[in-house]
Parts: sequence; structure tokens; C-alpha cells
Amino acid sequence: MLDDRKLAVLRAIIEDYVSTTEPVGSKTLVDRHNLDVSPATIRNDMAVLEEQGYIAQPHTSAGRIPTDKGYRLFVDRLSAVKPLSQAERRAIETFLGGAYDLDDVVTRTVRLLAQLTRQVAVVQYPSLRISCVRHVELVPLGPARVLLVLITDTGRVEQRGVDLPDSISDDSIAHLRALLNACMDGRPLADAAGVVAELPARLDASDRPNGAAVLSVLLESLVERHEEKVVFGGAANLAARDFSKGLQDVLEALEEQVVLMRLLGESGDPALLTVRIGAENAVEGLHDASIVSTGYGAGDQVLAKLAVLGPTRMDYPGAMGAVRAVARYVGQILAES
Amino acid sequence: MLDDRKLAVLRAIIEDYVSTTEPVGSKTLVDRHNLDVSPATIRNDMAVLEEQGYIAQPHTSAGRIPTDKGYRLFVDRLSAVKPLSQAERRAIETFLGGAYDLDDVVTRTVRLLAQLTRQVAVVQYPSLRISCVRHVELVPLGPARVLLVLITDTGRVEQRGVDLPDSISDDSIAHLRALLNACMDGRPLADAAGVVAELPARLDASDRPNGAAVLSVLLESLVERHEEKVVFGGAANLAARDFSKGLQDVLEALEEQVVLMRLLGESGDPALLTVRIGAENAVEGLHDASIVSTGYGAGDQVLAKLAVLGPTRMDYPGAMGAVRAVARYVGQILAES
DNA sequence: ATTGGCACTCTAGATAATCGAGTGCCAGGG
DNA sequence: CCCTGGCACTCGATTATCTAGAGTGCCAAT
Repeated sequence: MLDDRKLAVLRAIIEDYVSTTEPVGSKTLVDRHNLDVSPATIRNDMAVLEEQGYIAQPHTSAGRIPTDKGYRLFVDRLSAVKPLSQAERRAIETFLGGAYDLDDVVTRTVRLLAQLTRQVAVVQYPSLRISCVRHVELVPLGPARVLLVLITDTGRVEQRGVDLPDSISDDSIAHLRALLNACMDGRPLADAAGVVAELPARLDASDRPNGAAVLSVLLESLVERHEEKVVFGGAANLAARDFSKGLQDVLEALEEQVVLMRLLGESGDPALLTVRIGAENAVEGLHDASIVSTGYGAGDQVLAKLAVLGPTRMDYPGAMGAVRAVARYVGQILAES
Repeated sequence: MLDDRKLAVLRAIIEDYVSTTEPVGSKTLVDRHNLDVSPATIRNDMAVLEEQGYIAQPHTSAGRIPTDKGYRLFVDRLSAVKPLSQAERRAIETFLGGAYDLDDVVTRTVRLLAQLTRQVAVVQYPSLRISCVRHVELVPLGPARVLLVLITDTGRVEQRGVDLPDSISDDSIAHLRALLNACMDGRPLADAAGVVAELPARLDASDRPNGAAVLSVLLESLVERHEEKVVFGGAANLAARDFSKGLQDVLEALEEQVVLMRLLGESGDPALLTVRIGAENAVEGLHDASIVSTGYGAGDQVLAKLAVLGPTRMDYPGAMGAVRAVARYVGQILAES
């Protein structure tokens, strides 16, 4: 169907278009890449490529630009993930190495990815779902009020105030704390939820009302509140290149947590490096955008995802390289801490 | 110098320009506002206003637009803070009321402010500096590693891993924890730092190396790391209206924590509602922007600031009303929790 | 299959012409 | 003294027209 040269032409068109932002013609093409044929030949090839839907002309008598389908072919078969340069690797290491807590890791990762790719970076906080309870803490705030702090082994901290029906003594708090930690320490959150449900039976009668209040809030934290948090950065990079349609649409989409979640969730195997191109992406207003995403986590379990978002006309090999490399480093850091 | 009618003219120009984005001429002005004079009279007034620097013409034979100086006069003497509507107040209450922890409060506040004003909202996390220690927690992570968690009474949580020189027993941890809480509970962070410095002397000899490690990290958290965290949202609103110069510049500025901090820090009395207009604002790239900011906090102490940022051509009374109202509500919520 | 040649098609950019909102100024009237 | 209607003038925005050039498709020749 498509011989080697036609594929080479497609690749050349994409590379040129990505770097110049301008429709590329047959003449320019033979000049810039050393194809040993004449422009006329290329024109024939381009006619075929266009017929098959890999490229298109904005209008008659303009050069060609790749279609979503063209980019798809390019990503799947014509390109390789571009490894980062030595300098870039070092930059990642030093930049991410200085992080001191989870918040900081995520924030830095976003900035790093945005800077590396000159696109918008999206990073999801490690999921509570898969992580394990590391510690539960109760802190008295007032006579009938305590602060419940849940620390997970991915470094995420959940905190919630609890209003109690009765006043509570320090002893009761200590008792409750000990009980909670004894039961939950080290367990995955999912298991912990089950354990918590059975716990009221093991409380002294006097502690039961207060204990129940704490436990119900704890249960909420464990089960209901699985809203995953997502942050993004690098919006300024969007303004630099001009998004053909509405940059506003893109910004709006980015500011909707729900949309971001969907964006990251859509890809198939969460562990793999995934590329969604243009209209493949179901989100309204992001039809001119592509997303390169992958899962990351400590060891081989996927805790969350991170991604780079840019115009369909983006440097896929570079973005893929950056995403993959950053995901690995972040994974390492999470595993260490 | 400027009689009442001239001031009325200035006000009218600003109101019209803000709502239409277009230079406003004498004819339009008398039509839209019921000034009982002829266009010619207005023209004379405008000539004076222009001479004094309150308005300017983009080019000869175009209408007038307000200058920074004009807006300044407007804000200082011609406008009143616009109270929010009943519906808006209710919206704030319900939206902010549902927040469950500090992170959530801040996130919601940003969204709320952005939505209310249709501009960019900037919110600073409550400062660690002024808040008090509510609880210090040590959680064993490994034989020679603990997690240090510092909880403040503004609900902010700092957490850091600490590598110890020697392995540590649960007893030692408990001891250290008790000691820390005994000394620090309820104290302002600034005081606490002093106390921590004296603490090593009160440790058993056997605990001293490990204790010192923990304390030094704690001290860092208390003193060094006063990087205040700032978040923003509503960037999509920037793309809607078109910023005359570079929207890119603005976005870049917003993504720099340092710049944001400077922006919030600049205003004089932190508790007051402050407006900085255009070039008054020292940050490069924000010369076409205005910032309406105020402090907020529980009770009367100012814990942090929040602000709205938009083009100099913005609805100042509305923005001021929203900022003031939101700051109050957030303060209430912080005081409650 | 590849190529050079050629006629054809558009768009981007330049140039010119026109329109009209808005101004400044002046002389007359309360 | 302040306000007003009248009038000539300015200058940006809009529209129309033209041109140059990049790029195409097709065909006949190699």
C-alpha cells in the first residue's frame, strides 16, 4: 500500500510541519531532506497519501499538513521514543531530588515536564486507592472536637476535623488512636475500610458514640473521597504557539478537574506510554490537542498518571521521551521515601 | 480643579469603557448616561481631563480611554465597593461551606473568586509564620527513619521524612514525641523555633544523636521553609477578554511563585482592601493588569492574602466586593475549624 | 516509475479609495 | 462665564482591487 518512500515522505512532512508550523510543499521537502527524487515524484506520493487520508491541504495550492490519521501512523510506526540528553537527565535528577514532600514532588514534576517539553504538563497525585495506611493520628482540638490525620505510604496526608457528640478525654483519644493503628497500620486502604466497619464492636460502651463519629469520618476518607487530585502547569506555553481554535477552550478544559481525570483515565493499559491524537480524544474543546500519558508509581504498581498536552502538531518522540523519563524518576523517588 | 460634572464624565467614561472595551466618544456618552448637557460641553470637559492625565486618546479622532491615573481616581474617590447580590452570597456560603480541609478551602476559594469575577484569582495559603503549633507527630517508617508531621492551627500540615544516624526504638520515639508536644503545643511557630533550639540539652544521652537529627529537620520546617504557597485559577478568563499585550507574559508571571508572592506582598497594610493599577504594579509583564487584594485570616490576624487579577480595564467595584466578601467568609471558615 | 514542463489556482500582502466616528475650535446666546 | 450648535478636519477601519509567488495536477517524454 504505502512503500518505503511514501512513508519517508510522510515522516518528512510531519517533521517539517512540526518545526515550522507551515504547510509544506514538494519543493521544500526535497530541499530539506535529501530525498533523491524530483519534486514531481514527491507530488505523486503526496497525492496518494492525501487520498488515503494521512495528509490534507488547507486549501488548493498550499502545501500539505498531516491529519490526525497521519500523526497516528507516525507515532505507531515511523518514530521512536527519543531518549533524553545527558543534560536533561541530570536536570531531572537534581530538580526532582530536592523535593521534600509529596506536594513538592508533584509540583516540581509539573514544572519540570512543562519546561522539558515546552507544553502543558498534567500530573495526578498518587491514588489513595492502592496505597497503604502508614499511620492514623488523632489530635484533640477542643473538648468535643478532634483532628483526624491519615498518612499513607505514598506520602499523602488526609486530614479532617471531626465534631463529636460528647466531650472526650485524652485517655479515650489515646485508646482510640492505639486501636486504629493496631488494626490499620500497613494495610491497603481498601482492606482498611473493611476493618474499620467492624471496629465499633470492639470499643468500650463509654467510647462508642465518640468512636463511631470518628470512624464514620475515617470511613469517608477511605472510601468515598477518592476524588483524585490533578494539577497542571505550563499554560504559558500554550499562548506561545497559537492553538488554531480556541486557546480558551483548552484552558477551560484544563481547569476542570473532571475533564482532566477523564483525559488521563481514557488510555487503555495505564502502565504504558499512551498517545491520544486530536479527535481520538473525547473531550470537547481538545480536538486540536494531543496527549502523551503514562502511569507512574513505586515499583511496578501504577499509582497515578502523568501526561503532556499540546497541539496535535507536537514533537511526539521528544514528548514521549520526556514523559517516560520523568515517570521513571518520580517512581524511584516515591519508592525511596 | 475638577468640578462635579467632570468627575461624573470620568466615571461615565470608565464605566462605558469597561463594559464595551471600546474608546468612548462625547456623543455616545451623553446618550447612554443622562447628562443634561450637549456633546460639545462634554468635549470641553474631556479636553481638561485629558490635559490632567486622567484619560487619553489611542489616536486623534478616536474616543477616550481611561489612563492608570484615571482608574486610580475612580477607585479612590468615584466608586464604592459593590456589595454582592443575595444569590452570590448564598453561592459563596454553600460552595465554601462544603470544604473539608485546608487544601480544599484554598482550592474552592480560587475557583469561587475566579467564577465570581470572571478574572484570574490568586490565593495564598495561610502563613505558617503566624500560626501556632497544634501538634507534632512522629511516625516510625523504618529502623532508622521517621516521618515528622507538624500540624498548625490553621490546618496546614507539614511533613518531612528524617533519616536518623542510629536505629530508634518505639519508646524513644514516644518519649521524643511527648517532649516535643509538651514544649511546643499551642505556641506560635516563631516562638517554637526558639524552644526547639534549647531542646537537645533535655534529651537522654542515648537519644541525643537521633533527637538532634529530628530537631534539626523540625527547625528547618519552622524557620527556613517559609516559602508561602500560592495558587491561582481562572486563566481561561484571560483568554476570553484579550489582553492588549502578551497574554503569554501574564501567564508566565502567574506561573512563577516568586512573582505571585511579590504581587501579593507589595500592598501596604495587609489587612486592607488594596488596588494596584497597571504600572503601579512593579512586576514586568503585568503593566496592563490590575490587582485587587486583601488579607484574610481567622479573627483579626492576617494569615495570608487573596486577590483578583485582571486587565486594568476591569470592574473594580465588583471585584472589590467579591474579594472582600470572599475574604470574610474564608476567615470565618478558618476560625471555625 | 520518474521527470521536466506548463497551465492553473489560490492566498498573502500591498495599494488605493471611501466612510464615518470623533475631535477642536469658534461665534453666538443664556 | 459657561454652554451650545455648527463646521472643517483627522485618521483609523473597512472594502475593493491588483499582483506575486508558492504550490498544485496533469501530461508527454525518458
